[in-house]
Amino acid sequence: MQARRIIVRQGEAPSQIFTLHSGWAFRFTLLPDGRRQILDFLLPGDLISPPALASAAMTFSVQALTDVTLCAFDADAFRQAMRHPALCHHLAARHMTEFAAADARITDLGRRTALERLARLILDLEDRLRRRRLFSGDGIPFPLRREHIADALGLTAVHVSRTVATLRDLGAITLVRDAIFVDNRNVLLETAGETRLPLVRT
Amino acid sequence: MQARRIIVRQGEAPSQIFTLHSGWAFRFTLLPDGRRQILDFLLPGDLISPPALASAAMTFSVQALTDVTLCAFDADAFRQAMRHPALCHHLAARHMTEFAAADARITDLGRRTALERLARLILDLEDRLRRRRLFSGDGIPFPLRREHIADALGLTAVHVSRTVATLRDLGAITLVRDAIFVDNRNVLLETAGETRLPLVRT
DNA sequence: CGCGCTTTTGACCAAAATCAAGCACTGTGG
DNA sequence: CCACAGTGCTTGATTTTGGTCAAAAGCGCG
Repeated sequence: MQARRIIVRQGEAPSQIFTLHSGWAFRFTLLPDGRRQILDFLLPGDLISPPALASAAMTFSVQALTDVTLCAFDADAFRQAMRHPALCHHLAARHMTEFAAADARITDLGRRTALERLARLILDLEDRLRRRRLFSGDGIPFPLRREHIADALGLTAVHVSRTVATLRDLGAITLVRDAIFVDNRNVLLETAGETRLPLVRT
Repeated sequence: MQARRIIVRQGEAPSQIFTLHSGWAFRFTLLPDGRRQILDFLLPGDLISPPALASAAMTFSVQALTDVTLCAFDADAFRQAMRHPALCHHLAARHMTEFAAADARITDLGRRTALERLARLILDLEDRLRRRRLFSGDGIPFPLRREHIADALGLTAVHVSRTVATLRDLGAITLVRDAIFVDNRNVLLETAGETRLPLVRT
């Protein structure tokens, strides 16, 4: 599926649920006046539409960031599977870490500066990619444009541009098109404040 | 239990889980340098510590806002109960609405102005109280200080004071100690933007 | 009445937004 | 191989929103 395609549309109740097999995507909401908030970036292996479980209308949209491939499951079959206590329990447990991640994001947006938010976003993405062995050797994949970063961090693209420049001037990162290099992890961690990352996720 | 008491402490793994029986509380995180983010206000009937289910360390603290009474359940017993597919399923469904609420909060913090955030907080609290029949006749209970509002909305107490003044000058609300009156719901809704509230919660 | 806590107000400051121009890279067609 | 259109990035000037600091005014309660 091509980059920029909308995978899930806010308000609809899709009959399938998806897993992201390859490529990046993001969950977002759109305000009536066009302001966009990116809620989450989705990496290979991530479940795309948890709320589908409730068979309710989606409260967000999902858009492909790069070309992506999906694994589709029938939503009803999935709900059937949830009758297995073990599976259901496992899902509930996973929800806990997702709550923790959401809380971390709320804290970032409410109480941290632009520079801190950016440093934390980079560390978070790097960490998630690393756990899944999704990068190797030189350069971490980074398909985000300035505007995606801005909409995720509650900033404007212009200000993200300046903030990235600051992080570069600190010697922390090198950011080229579609790849990022962590040049000085300590500086990045220090800038992010609170070493302990949002939360361990799978 | 007295107001201001800490009910759950970040980092600990309590052996009980609580339901708030009466009074208000709030979930929050504290950054090393003292900045505080209030994640959520808890009203009578709310479950206080979902993550306890995962038997992991708490990622947030909970503090009583007013005097409160709690219902305590043994965490292990609760986990046993979760073996019932129906219960577990029900819990998972509830998680969905909580995710939606978290997403709404993220959007508020990332993309809305102080005035919008305040209007939405008031509407949200009023709505939740109304559904539970927790206020009647004159005045909605409102035990929050300016600083609680500030820490929930990602602002400072001073600026909340000014923002409340603006909302008062618009004729939308009257805010006295421990009670709030919605004088002009339309103005409040319009200020909040997007009539549809965060999400239907129980 | 007076003390502590909270709120308000004013003057000033800082972080981020906005506006606008120009640059750089990529991909396309001649 | 070059021109150029489109997209995204950077930079500067200026404005806005919200933060900081500090003093004063309210309010609840002993």
